[in-house]
Amino acid sequence: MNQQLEIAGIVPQPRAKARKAGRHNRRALKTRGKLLEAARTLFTEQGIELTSVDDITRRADVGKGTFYYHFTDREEIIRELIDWVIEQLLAVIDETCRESTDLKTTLEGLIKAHVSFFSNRWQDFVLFFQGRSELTIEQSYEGIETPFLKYLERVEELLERFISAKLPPPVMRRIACAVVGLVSGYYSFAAIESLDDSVDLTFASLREAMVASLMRFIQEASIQPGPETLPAATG
Amino acid sequence: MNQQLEIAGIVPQPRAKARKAGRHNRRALKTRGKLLEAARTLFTEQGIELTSVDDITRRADVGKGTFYYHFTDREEIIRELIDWVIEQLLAVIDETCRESTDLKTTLEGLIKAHVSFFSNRWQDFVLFFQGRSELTIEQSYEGIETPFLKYLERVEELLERFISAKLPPPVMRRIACAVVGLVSGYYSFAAIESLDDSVDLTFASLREAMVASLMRFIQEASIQPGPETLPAATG
DNA sequence: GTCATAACCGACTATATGGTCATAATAGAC
DNA sequence: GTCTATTATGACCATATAGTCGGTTATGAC
Repeated sequence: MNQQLEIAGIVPQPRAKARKAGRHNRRALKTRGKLLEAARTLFTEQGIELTSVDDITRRADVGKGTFYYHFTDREEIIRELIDWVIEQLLAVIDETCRESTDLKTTLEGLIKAHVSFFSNRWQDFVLFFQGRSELTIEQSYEGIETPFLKYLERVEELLERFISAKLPPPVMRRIACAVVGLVSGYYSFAAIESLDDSVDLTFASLREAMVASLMRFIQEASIQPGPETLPAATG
Repeated sequence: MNQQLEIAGIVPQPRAKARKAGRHNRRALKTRGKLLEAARTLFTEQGIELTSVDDITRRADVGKGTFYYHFTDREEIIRELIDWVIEQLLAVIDETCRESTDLKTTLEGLIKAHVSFFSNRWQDFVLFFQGRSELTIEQSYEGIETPFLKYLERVEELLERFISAKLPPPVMRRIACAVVGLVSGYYSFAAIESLDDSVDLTFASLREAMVASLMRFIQEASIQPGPETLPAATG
């Protein structure tokens, strides 16, 4: 509904043209917001790849030229939306983890934040998940990994506050991957069946168990110098 | 390399035309295999959506008409490859879990199977993951969810053997989602950094913890009549 | 060798796409 | 009102795409 303005406002500065003062500006921002909102909806409905610029402008009810006035090309609006979603997710995470005082509450906060974000914003989860899927293919959009790396780094920072041992970067990265991978992995599968609002209820029960395992995982990693050099039994 | 024949052979019967005897057949199977192999590689390189039929025939070095001789349309080869990947994964799972005698070893076997499959077959993981990503969007390919549902059901069957209480289907489904979501979720994130072969080493350490949490999760679910009716605290 | 047919081919069509550009509408300064 | 910069437009272009079809080649039966 009035999400257009919200999106237009929150989205980072358009990188194409530096923001001029604030004269006609209002009108432009509104149109820009219409485009972003249309794209967000269409990406959820048909997928990013199958959504054309024509689709977006038709849905936003603006001329095609208008799209290219606001965005340099199709990739830009994709990058911008994914940046935006991750920014939103990070905001929820920061909010939730602000008052954590130890590792356990931080982990709980992280999981709660993800669950709350994903279950309240289906469209954004789809966008998040599709963006992540792009990362698995070799030729994805340039720079699309940036927001995801930022996201992982932020999670690492939050955890690091309460991990006494200075773990090597790859180990920290793996811990972060585990935290965020587990939550979104579960969600993506739960989504096959439309387990909509009951998902987070069920997840509450799994949460404790997951926190416990992650704690243990982190503790083990903290003791050893770093598991990647050990020929641990895998099969 | 000689994967063409393997793919061609393993892939289920072409649904377009019932398999004729076996006369010229050999030649046809080889060509079909070339097409499947080309598609599999291209899907990994550029993504499913961005791969055109021309791309596939060019890579397979066959005429375009040949593609439409073997497949009714573009969707068919996509569906067939995803079916095939999941069939492969299920085979590994069955193999690994065959001798399990209790819930714990079954869970361990499941996780081991996934880790072994994903880390040895990157291309197939990408295909698997992209297919799953399709499921989150509203208008995905018709019937693409079928193999994934089969996959979830198979996991449920494996677990059910060692769960005494008869859990309601939605609960079983969630347990299965947890098992497979957690593994592939971790993997997909680990993939952002190319943590290639060291991934499974690290995962060995996480595995135990995950098995423990899943065990606990299942046990909790087995006691209660079913969590979906309980207004459990979520925030 | 002949013949039937399975398998293959690539030019072709209709359509859709990303992106451009000359033009037009709008809004505020004066 | 006029004037100017900002914003919006949609016809247009070059290219790419999914899918078709009449014709060609390879294969094995005889």
